[in-house]
Amino acid sequence: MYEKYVKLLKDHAIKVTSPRLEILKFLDEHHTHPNVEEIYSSLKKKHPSLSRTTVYNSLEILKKNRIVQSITISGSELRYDIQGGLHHHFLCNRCGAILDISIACPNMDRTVEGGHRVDEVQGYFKGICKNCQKKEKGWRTNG
Amino acid sequence: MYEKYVKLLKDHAIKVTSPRLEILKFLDEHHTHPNVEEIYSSLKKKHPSLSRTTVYNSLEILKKNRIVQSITISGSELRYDIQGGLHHHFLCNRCGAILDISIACPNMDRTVEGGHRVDEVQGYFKGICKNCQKKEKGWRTNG
DNA sequence: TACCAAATTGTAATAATTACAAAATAGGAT
DNA sequence: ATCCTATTTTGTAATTATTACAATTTGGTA
Ligand SMILES: [Mn+2]
Ligand SMILES: [Mn+2]
Ligand SMILES: [Zn+2]
Ligand SMILES: [Zn+2]
Repeated sequence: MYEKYVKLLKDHAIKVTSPRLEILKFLDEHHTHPNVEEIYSSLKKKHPSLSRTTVYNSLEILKKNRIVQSITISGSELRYDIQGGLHHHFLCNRCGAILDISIACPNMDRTVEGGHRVDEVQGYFKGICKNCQKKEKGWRTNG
Repeated sequence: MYEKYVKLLKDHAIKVTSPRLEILKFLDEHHTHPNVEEIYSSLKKKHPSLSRTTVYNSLEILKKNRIVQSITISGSELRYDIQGGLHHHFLCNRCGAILDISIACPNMDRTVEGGHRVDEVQGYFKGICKNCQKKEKGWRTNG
């Protein structure tokens, strides 16, 4: 059940703890780019002793080890992503969803730019998602 | 002195007020992508009656009118930019500077992506800036 | 010049994150 | 298997950015 997450932590020489395993599993099973509160309140149900601070701490160490990445697209809170390769993100200003955008981008894997050493690249799009546009138009397809 | 900012506001049918003019001037003269606190504390010196809330409100209406844009690169606070064309940004994790990056990007002026309507595109790079790398190496040029 | 919708101001409330110290525990040594 | 200790977890308090709100002021217009 948790073997792959145990391995992931061991491979990075990070201590294997329940909160870390649970957080990894949650992110692996919810590709919705959740915020800390969403992760915390969801895990809290099955693990009542979990502390919010632990979620912050755990995500921080996972981030340092590049197992997860944080997304600053919303501007008010960090969103987390268990990363599967470089990709861009879209934030819907109507429903709040954050969606993965997989498009070619020559700057995505850049390691140096203008003489600066680049460790991280983030590409953000914001607007109204396909789904919200449909709703807006009342689902009409003709007329 | 303030004519161009007056015109800018009038062109957008926004009321011309002192705080708005001062904020525009400040952003025009400081391309450092300041946060609200920096704008507020700087303007407060010459305009003691200025309220922090007014800075928030003013930036909000300027943003709605696309006169300024907010940058979410830091993750902890919004940074503001009086925009001169689309460009990317670089955040130095050492000195905190946010620098303009002008590189070609096929996605920068995208208006639709994956069926989603795109209103805004942000490209962020994070790492260590050229300057901080020099300092790190102790300015040595030989040996 | 008088009016009023909109803007400004100050303060209080909220939300996200960080600081910190005490208790618990993972993993290596015995 | 037990012990040891550095690391982690936990709970609470503090901090920081932002928003809510009501009273006051003011820009633009008649
Ligand atoms: Mn993603
Ligand atoms: Mn800029
Ligand atoms: Zn949507
Ligand atoms: Zn720097």
